[in-house]
Amino acid sequence: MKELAKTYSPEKFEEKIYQEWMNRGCFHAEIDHNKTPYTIVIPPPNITGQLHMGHALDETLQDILIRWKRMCGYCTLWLPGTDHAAIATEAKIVAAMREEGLTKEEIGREAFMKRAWAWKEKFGGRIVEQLKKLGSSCDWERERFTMDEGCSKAVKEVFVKYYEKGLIYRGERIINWCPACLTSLSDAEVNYEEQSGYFWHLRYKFKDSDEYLELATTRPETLLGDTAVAVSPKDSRYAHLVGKTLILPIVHREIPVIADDYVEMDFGTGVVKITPAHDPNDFEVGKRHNLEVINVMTDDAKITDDYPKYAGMDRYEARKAIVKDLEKEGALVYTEDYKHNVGTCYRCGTTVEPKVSTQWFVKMKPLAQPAIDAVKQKQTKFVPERFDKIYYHWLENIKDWCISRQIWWGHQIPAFYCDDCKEMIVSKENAVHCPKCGKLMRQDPDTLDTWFSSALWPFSTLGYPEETEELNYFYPTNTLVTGYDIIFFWVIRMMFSALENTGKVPFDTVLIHGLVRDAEGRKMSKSLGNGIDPLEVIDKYGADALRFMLATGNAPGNDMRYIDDKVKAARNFANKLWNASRFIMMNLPDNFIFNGLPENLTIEDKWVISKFNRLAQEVNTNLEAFELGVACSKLYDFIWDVFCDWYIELTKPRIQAGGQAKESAQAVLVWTMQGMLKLLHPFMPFITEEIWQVLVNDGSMIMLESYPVEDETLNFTKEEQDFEKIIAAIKAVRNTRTELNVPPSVKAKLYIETEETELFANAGIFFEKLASASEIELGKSFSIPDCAGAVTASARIFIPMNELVNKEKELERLEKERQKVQKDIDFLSGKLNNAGFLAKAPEKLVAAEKAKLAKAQEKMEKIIQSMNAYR
RNA sequence: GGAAGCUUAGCUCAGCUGGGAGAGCAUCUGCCUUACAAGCAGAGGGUCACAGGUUCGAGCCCUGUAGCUUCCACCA
Repeated sequence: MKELAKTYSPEKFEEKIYQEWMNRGCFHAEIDHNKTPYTIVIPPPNITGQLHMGHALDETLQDILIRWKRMCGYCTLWLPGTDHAAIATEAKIVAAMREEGLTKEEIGREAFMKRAWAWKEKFGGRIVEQLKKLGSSCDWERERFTMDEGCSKAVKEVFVKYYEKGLIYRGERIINWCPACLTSLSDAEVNYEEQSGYFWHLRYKFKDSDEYLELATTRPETLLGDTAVAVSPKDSRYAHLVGKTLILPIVHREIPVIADDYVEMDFGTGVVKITPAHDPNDFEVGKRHNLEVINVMTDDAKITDDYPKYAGMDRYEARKAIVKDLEKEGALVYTEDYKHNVGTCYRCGTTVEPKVSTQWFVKMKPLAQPAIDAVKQKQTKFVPERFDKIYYHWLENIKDWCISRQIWWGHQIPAFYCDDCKEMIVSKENAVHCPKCGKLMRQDPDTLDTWFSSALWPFSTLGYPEETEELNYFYPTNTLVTGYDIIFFWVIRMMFSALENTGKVPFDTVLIHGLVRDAEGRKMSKSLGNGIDPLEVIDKYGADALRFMLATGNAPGNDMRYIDDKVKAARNFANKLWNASRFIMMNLPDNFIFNGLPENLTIEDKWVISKFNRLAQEVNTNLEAFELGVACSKLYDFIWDVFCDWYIELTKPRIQAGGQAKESAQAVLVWTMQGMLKLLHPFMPFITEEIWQVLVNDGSMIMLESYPVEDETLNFTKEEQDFEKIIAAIKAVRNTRTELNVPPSVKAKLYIETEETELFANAGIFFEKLASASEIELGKSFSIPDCAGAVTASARIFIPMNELVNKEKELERLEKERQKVQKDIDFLSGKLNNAGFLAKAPEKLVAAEKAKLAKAQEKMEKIIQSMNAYR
């Protein structure tokens, strides 16, 4: 017989178990039309490919769900892989760096990728085989991605389709521009942060008089591109000035005063300078009033050559110079300190510059509505539900989505230009000849926003646009697990893309989790250096411990803190399970064969079986409702408290006795252990698999076993309740002994006064083993002087220990207990004397309260008896 | 400006549709009891942020207040 190691050392078997799963094809999902498909969508990592605790959380929750569903007999698919564009990023960067002549170590990033994958393997696995089977173009062995296959095909298909339907257009718009990355950014890629700056109050003179208009700006350098000054049409102060001409300071260009609703008359002086080329709002105003768009900055945010005095200065230098010149001209009234929000690039943190340029856009209005409707109709639901508010709010206020990026990694936009005749076409082909002049066309050098391809993930990975068997069977998928921080980036875009392309929602449930923060509650970030590497945690405590910690003790959608002690507690739990298994196995004979539950179950057997049965029922219910944390803590409590602290101890007498008694105890131990392992397997896959294989030892794998469900024939309510009385009595005795400072080595005879003599008679051995009794004597009435007492509702127990018992103290102790019980009685009888309660509370509850009261009264009687005995 | 979340034991957090306040860690007291000291048996510790309301009954539902956090938008 195989044996478990004496100590729990996850590093010794987690890798091995994972390899075994892989070798035996456990992750492999053959389409089985007799089964219900269950599909989970895996999020792509962020563009930097950085591995962090958030990924660990994602994967843990996904893996728990998919293992559970698999054990419930579903045909499961963990939708493979990592975002193609992101992978392409890494691959291309590595390739480029190689060309630069860097060594492997210098690249680092490649090492990182390897490491990331190693972690994934260790952590619990993706469906690598599945990837290949589905014809995915990710080849993990080479860690390279071929842009012309797989996802790229779907991307081109969708792009062309959108273009032909008018959902994609190319146009001149004002977009967010990062002067450092030299690329456009979508609105979601801009972070706003508060910066302190200045509010410069300026005066613009009228052309025909010495009068002037006063206005304020935070960006005086954009004044070079001003083409108007605007006031509110409702503003009587300025009504007579609308249409007049101003002279722009420094530049001395003539600009008109216009009226536009955009201006709020109560803010500042109610006058706004309009710079259509450098402010999104001004751009809109400019469009309404046919204003000229004058761009004053280059792509890297320097002043253009059109303004020789400032040409080549960057925006901040130019700002200083211009303020100085304004002052000289007398156009600067005064300067004020000002705090305002500035948009920054989410990638590099550089202040974003609004810029007018030609970009590709997705027209969002027609796409947004079906996505809103789908959630309103509950075709897709958020868990927790409140996150649908974020979803609606975003979609209802959506602007067109800028999808072109001026970066060289990612999917190149399938648009082609003819340099000769200026023809432009959109095509799925790679090389295109101009339909007009026949010349080879030049492909748009821009690439697509990585989220454009990610948005197609749930179906492009299944072979879309081909109508593959996989697509038909696994799509729509079931569950997406992700953090609330990427609802905008990804969830929403998958929703509208799926509805547009397939007519179906991409998944029926979105399970949203919170962020993992550091012990102080701060976001884990590179700049703070407070990130915790999941790999290091796994090395220290094991993957199971980390998984259990991530799944337990927090509610869906709430942030959690990473605290080392929590992982330690999870590791201790694993250790407990390990040792309990060792206890069971070390007592089993070499030739032990488990043949199900024995027929001659004892009361404590029925007690534990009945409790286990309820546990199975509850865990399933919790998992159905995505209450993973609740399921976790129930498993923890059962395994540690019910099974280890009580049931194992209860079986020891039988195991020592040997023979038939031993055999039946062993059978129940093994049965319960197997059930617990199965229930726990989704949460702690490695340890449960390791123990299973040693315990069952028939070549089976727990991963492929079926999940326990409630079995009504195993509900032993009567025995369960009866045995609780024994437990209560044992606890009461222990309690009394501890209060009297009696060490466990001092045994004492117990006189148990009870009506239920048979029940207690059979439990005598438990009092000896678990309550330090030397022997017990049962009776319906005892009168023993100088005794310590322990009282429960069903029994009065005398512990004669003359030398240790102090009458006064014992009376004091009993008095304390009497008061406690009296409080109970008061509370319960108060409730039961309340007419309103009797009339309106559910019958079941009233009956339960009555039973509690009766029990309390019985106990009270016994306490009084004991107290009288001392007086 | 709009929205969401949080406030429960010393710390970190659970508490499912309202029915006598829970866990882990920490603290204190005993125990090396033949699976486990990464353990066992006990104990102490809470006006569930505050103020109202609904209800027979509120940590939970409603209204308001305060503090903290986050997201969205952004007025030059």
